[in-house]
Amino acid sequence: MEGYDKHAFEPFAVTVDLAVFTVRAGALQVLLIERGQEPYAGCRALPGGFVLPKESAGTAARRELAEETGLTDVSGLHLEQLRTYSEPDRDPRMRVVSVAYAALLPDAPEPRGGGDAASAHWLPYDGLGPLAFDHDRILADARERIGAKLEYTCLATAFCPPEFTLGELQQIYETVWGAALDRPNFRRKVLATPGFVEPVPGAARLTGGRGKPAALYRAGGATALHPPLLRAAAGSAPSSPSPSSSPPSPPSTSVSPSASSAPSEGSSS
Amino acid sequence: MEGYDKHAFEPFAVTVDLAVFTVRAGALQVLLIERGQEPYAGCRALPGGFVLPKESAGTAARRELAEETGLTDVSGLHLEQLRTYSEPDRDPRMRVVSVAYAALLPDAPEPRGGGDAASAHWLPYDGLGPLAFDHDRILADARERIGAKLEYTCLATAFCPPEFTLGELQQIYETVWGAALDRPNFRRKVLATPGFVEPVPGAARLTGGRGKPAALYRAGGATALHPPLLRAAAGSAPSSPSPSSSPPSPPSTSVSPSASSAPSEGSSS
DNA sequence: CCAAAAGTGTTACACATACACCCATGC
DNA sequence: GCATGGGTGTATGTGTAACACTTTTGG
Repeated sequence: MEGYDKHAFEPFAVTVDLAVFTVRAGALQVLLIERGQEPYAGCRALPGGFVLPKESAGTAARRELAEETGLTDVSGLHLEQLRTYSEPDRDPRMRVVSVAYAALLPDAPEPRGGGDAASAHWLPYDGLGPLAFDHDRILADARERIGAKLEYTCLATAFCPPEFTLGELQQIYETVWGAALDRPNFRRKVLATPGFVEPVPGAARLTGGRGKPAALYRAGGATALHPPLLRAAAGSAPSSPSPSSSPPSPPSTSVSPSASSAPSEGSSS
Repeated sequence: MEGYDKHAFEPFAVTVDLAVFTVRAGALQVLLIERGQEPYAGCRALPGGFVLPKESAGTAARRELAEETGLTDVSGLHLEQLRTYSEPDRDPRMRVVSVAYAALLPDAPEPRGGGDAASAHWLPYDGLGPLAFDHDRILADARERIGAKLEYTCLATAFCPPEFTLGELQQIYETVWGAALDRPNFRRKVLATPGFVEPVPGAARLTGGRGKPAALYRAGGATALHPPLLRAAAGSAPSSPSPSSSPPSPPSTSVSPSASSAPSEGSSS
């Protein structure tokens, strides 16, 4: 922090990259753009862009998200700083330091690929081809963080619309974790955590066309989940298999579901 | 990521700031420097400095740490990216984006305030006055992260020398959390977690001058802690009060010990 | 009536808590 | 012997896992 000199360093460009997730059609999906220019022309990439001179990275992330998805009301949006990627050669043209954000959206309006992006689409996380730059790693880091945070925070409600049923909330967990959960136990756990959800008094909704109408809930004020809601090791196959269309996707091949802790750039040497 | 133009943006300076912790004399201590120049001359600040054109932020953090502490061998050093601070006015002179790192050191060699720092010292975390820039917030964020990570990772061994006793490991937890733990239960929990610690076959050490010599352990290969080692709510006062000098410090007044999850800049709007 | 989905209850087991007790060492 | 700290054992409670069962809707 000493020895300031505006010419003592080469200029760095600072950008934000966004890993935006939603749960849709029983699958975890990601918002991706298709690049129109070199390098990586035709490749898919995370949405993002430059941080403007007068805004913080968080403000830039919200602005870019609005520009590229057409979201004007960011109510019910969870946006969280993930990590900063600063390898000197991560962009072949110049020195770009990128602050990555992870965002969660409740439902998924099809994006109108505005702003800089040529086109923007929701794509299933599983089975994605390689992305431009180091965006594979950013996306994998974001997915791992989201999965881990479901365990010990009330974050799952950020994937849900303002009013939701406990079955819908459970499907969020099952989709992100790729494992089925026991419904009675899940229900008890959620209701026993003060502030996780609060009931909407008289409301009910039919979810699958058949069956008993489910009570509706809103997200509560709590953020932490003590004690945590732990996912089992792997590979259990309990009772109810699927919500609507596709079955809960098995653990991704590109991301380890186990909770490794330290980011790799800044790990113990 | 589209529309690159090296003149389309003002230059940003990119720096790293380091929150370096150690446990010493029964207290959590932080490495701080004293600023010699304006602004904030005479104020304490976190060590740090510019990211050089050819290095990543992680490399810069390790270099700055070595320069300002005189540490040449970074064996047993845990260095972890914390978060990036990018408010436009966080430095009054120019636009500086800072990538913050948290580091944990086993023992505490008194730093030889080299590099840019006028002087560098270890200071107890509790009772610190205000720091320069937004370093108060960075330090508070780092402390909260470290405390939370002790719960669900094997990070505590990063505070210990290569060989340590279980009593010493327990004192790390008690010092960082400001709460006493039950010794038999702590022991069982640590030993029951595969890869947390591994015994050093024949070794033993006397810790307090008196008492039975304690067996020595090394850090194991595990990083995650499943299920986690949860700290109680607050304010319990069990059996053994203190290690050597000062009693286990109560929860800091400037940092909430509860596990709030989302960083504030990038939270849900 | 049957299928499907929500909701309730119950039992068994794992784990953590709390505390009593024994071992080894220095004074 | 006694204080101090390491190490072992054991009862009790809390919370999860697993699964049986009831309720309410549509076909």
